[in-house]
Amino acid sequence: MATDRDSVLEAAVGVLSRRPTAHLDEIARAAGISRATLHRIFPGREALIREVGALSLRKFATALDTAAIDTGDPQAALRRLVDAVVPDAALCAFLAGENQLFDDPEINELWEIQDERVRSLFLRGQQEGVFRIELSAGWLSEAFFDLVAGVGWAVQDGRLAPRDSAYSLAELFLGGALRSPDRS
Amino acid sequence: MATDRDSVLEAAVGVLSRRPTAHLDEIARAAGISRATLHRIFPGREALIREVGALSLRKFATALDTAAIDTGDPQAALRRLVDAVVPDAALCAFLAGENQLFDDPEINELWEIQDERVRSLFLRGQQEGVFRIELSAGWLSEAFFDLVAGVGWAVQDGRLAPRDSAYSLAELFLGGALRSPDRS
DNA sequence: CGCAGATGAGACATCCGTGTCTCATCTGAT
DNA sequence: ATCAGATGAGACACGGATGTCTCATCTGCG
Repeated sequence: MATDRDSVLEAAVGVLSRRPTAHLDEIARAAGISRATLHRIFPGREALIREVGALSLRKFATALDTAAIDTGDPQAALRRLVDAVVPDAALCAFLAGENQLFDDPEINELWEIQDERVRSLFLRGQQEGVFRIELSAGWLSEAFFDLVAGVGWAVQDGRLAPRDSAYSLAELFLGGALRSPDRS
Repeated sequence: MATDRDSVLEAAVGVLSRRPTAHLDEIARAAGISRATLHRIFPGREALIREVGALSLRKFATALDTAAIDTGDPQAALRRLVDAVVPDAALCAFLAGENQLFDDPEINELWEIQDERVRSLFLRGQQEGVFRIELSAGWLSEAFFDLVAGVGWAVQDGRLAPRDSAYSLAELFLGGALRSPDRS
């Protein structure tokens, strides 16, 4: 069943986002199944990793959809995106830590599409005068993703309360660390 | 000679920050030496990783020293820290990606010390009314480190020009992505 | 109850990275 | 030129993770 596959994948994300080199034993145990069954579902480690990456990107794409980032005020759109993506921040943490995924052309293409969508949000925001133009849209996009991944790690390790994560992420990214808007 | 060790370690950082699971062959080739010589310098992979971690933390500590983060205006101090740490951003990228280092108590302690120093800078900045108090000093510290690591990756992969890196990092972190200081 | 399918536990072979070794070659100093 | 030290290339064994297999057990259904 597809449900089984997805639940296993989600358990795998929990382990792999923290330790990309975790053994299959560990992943199987985290998913509540045996290594044999894990092998019955996924042909091998490589296939499992690829599926986890695909799931992560699909969820990220869904978050972009539900946030409707092409609509309305860019700032509000980004806040919606934060709310939509924070619950799956661990997936982004996994994507950030699993650089070997970028060898797969299919995954790479999926990733490129989503990245382009985020970049276009920042570009639109810059054109509408909402986001700063001194920082390139590419850098804004990358930095945003870095912070999402950071939130994923911090929440997983208990350094950041899930309740605060969306607020902390949005406020820091949008407003910065400075209290007064003094940009000398 | 210590010079040899350090040059090998720096080459190792270049490879390991991008791919933490890189083979020793690859690291040796990046350092311009053979795997045999690599083994003559470092007893094994674990020792090499530990030394790279120690070097990274030493350099990070040096950056904190030269930036004199305990002195003067917190904002200026953070800008000095950015300038001091950006040249070694790849080291932070390595530290961020190498979670297994945290098993070593000595490395862990070194890391804790540096993290505490950064956190105290933010705490001081908050007390002096420079940094926002809605965001915890711990989160500011973690997010700052995430962005430094992100800069390291982006520069290594050519997505961010080294010339722009310090500016992009400081401006985004301090001022945020919003053009107008509208914090609704 | 009896059966079919799925699962878990374990054994086993295989692959790959690592650690260690030897030996030929190169370099630099005397 | 000669020798000592260092280096590179390669071979080899070891260990651990992976991939595959078998078999006992469990579950759900007729």
